[in-house]
Amino acid sequence: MMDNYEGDLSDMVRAAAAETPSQEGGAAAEWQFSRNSINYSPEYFGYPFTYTKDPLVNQTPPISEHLYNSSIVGGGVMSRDGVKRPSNIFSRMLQISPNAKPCENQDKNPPILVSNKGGLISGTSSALQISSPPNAPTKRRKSQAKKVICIPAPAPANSRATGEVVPSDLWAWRKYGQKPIKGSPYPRGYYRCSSSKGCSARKQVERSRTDPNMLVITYTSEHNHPWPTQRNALAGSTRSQPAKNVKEEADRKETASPIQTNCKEEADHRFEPQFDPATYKPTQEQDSFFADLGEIGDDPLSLFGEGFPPADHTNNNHSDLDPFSFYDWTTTTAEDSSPKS
DNA sequence: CGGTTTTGACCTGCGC
DNA sequence: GCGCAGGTCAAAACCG
Repeated sequence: MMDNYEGDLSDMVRAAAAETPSQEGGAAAEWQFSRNSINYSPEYFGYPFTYTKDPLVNQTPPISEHLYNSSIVGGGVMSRDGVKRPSNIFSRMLQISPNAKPCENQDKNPPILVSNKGGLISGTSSALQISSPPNAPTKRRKSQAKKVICIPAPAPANSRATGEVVPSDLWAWRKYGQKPIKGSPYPRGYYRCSSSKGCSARKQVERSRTDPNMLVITYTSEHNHPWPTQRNALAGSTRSQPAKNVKEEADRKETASPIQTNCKEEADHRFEPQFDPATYKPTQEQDSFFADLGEIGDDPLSLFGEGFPPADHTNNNHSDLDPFSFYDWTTTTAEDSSPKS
């Protein structure tokens, strides 16, 4: 799994590190997707890795294709069986490739979706990749089920003082550690699920070294509970940086690179016009997408569609399950969870 | 008060 | 066995 391509990841990130100056302590400029652009349906959230879906990975509300520049083109996701899945945000971004090198050379080569048998599945351009671990023994650490995804990240300008950006999703994640990774200018954040006590689900978030605009998120273990109707991440979620960092943040804002600034502006600009909250509704197509996935079986894609959590999410209003929490790359994963009243 | 983030220390797996 | 690096723990500080 990750261990098997860890070297690839490392290499890739190192390469990026070489071509992109360290953003440690990244700029503090705020950057967010619009929170009100997409209607939301809980069914589109889930964890590819377990019966409980992970909103980060599976959510399918349509993000503007333009948001991710030209890396996203039309077309659905092809499963191993060659069936083209309905198009949606993640069907366009998604890439599941057990043997793939996440986030690698996306700008150079058409992303290739590789089945867990090594066969090429699709050349669909992708902004998000999910790597399902092969069964081969690992070289490092305990053999543990992990799933690595690469998702578009906001520009470093959106990062915290630490240079970290954290995609928010419907799970409540509590950060329990952060480590600088050798060879990478970007620290890796360690999160565990705080939605439920005893949940062993964890994720690691780090920037891709090859493309600072991509986040490499590694999911480990599984949620043992339905995805929360309301994330309990509240109190500390909006805390500001320690006083010692305030000045640093201010400095970063002043020195934010043009790229960072542009990314923010572009993203905001591109995203909103595409999704009028007043008009967007999840489509049948999207429903069928997951229906299809559920039939895939051992296909990696099936991970998205297997068994829906028993949670009574049908009664959730959108304030509890903010669809934009996923797109919200603000300073915490939890901050959006608090019901807006 | 209950939740979070931060961060240094500690633990552990892996390569040599 | 040792050292390195990644992963986790836990105390302190902070927030609503």
